[in-house]
Amino acid sequence: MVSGARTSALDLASLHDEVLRWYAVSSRDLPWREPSCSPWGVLLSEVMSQQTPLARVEPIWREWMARWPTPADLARESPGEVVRAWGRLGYPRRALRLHEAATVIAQRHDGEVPRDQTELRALPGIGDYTAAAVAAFAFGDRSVVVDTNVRRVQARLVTGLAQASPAMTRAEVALAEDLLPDDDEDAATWNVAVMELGALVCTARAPRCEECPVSARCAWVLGGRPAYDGPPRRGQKWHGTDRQVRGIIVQALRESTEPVRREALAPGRDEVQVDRCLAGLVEDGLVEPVGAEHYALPGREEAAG
DNA sequence: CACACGTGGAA
DNA sequence: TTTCCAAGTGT
Repeated sequence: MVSGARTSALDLASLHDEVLRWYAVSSRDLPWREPSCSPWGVLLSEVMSQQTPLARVEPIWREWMARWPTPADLARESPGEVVRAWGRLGYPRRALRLHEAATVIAQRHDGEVPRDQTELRALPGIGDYTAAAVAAFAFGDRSVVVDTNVRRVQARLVTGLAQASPAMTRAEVALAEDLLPDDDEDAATWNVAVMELGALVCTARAPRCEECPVSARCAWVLGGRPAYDGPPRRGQKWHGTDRQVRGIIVQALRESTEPVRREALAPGRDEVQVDRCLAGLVEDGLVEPVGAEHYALPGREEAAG
């Protein structure tokens, strides 16, 4: 229960001590880490940060917190305006789901972000990671937060591999559980500290092992930093894909306050592809047809899924 | 389980 | 220029 076979070779107490000490002096001053930040602010930061570098998140997060300081404020907004304010953070469906989540919070949770992980997990756009992260960072709960940073740190420090496997495994969650400090307060800090270590020191491309507080006990370093030899990651295509065309269309609509003619949405692109993307975007609720050949971001009457 | 889903900065 | 990849989620 306390320390499984996976971590038997580690001195957990001093491992915790060194990482928490490092975090205390090396962590970034992010606005959603301020003690005064509301659970809503934490939730917003987590969703915005999904697959998106924090440097790009911070300015948008500040705008949103000033404009919609509570879930009820966002819920009152039209989904199209929310997608517009999302700007170029990417994956705009996240903005839509945030709007839906805010609506659920306003209607079913009395306007308060739930602190129960199961209830958080039930909100649209909130998966295992985000539910655990909000529970830990907004409410100080003892939860197991496993993101890409944690997976990479664990792969190197404990397993001795250069990278984590492409898909998350049960073993990784179990390992994260084993590594969690017994003290609840330390556990909450540990979660964010390991993430921060992965983001600043134990990075994917060029890890700064000289700056790492635990490199002396890192299985990967001890093993001579062997190269990754697992299955290759599926590289994401971009040029010419539907994803690119969808991005072009939504960007055109974000920049226009009025409905846009279909031909003006993605000039020069294959019409079949544009129609397919448009149908998908309408299906997703990100775009709304206006009349016979115009399109716009969704208004207050939300398009039926 | 594999794949779709945006975007931009760094190597 | 191309490739990698960043606090993942939904199907």
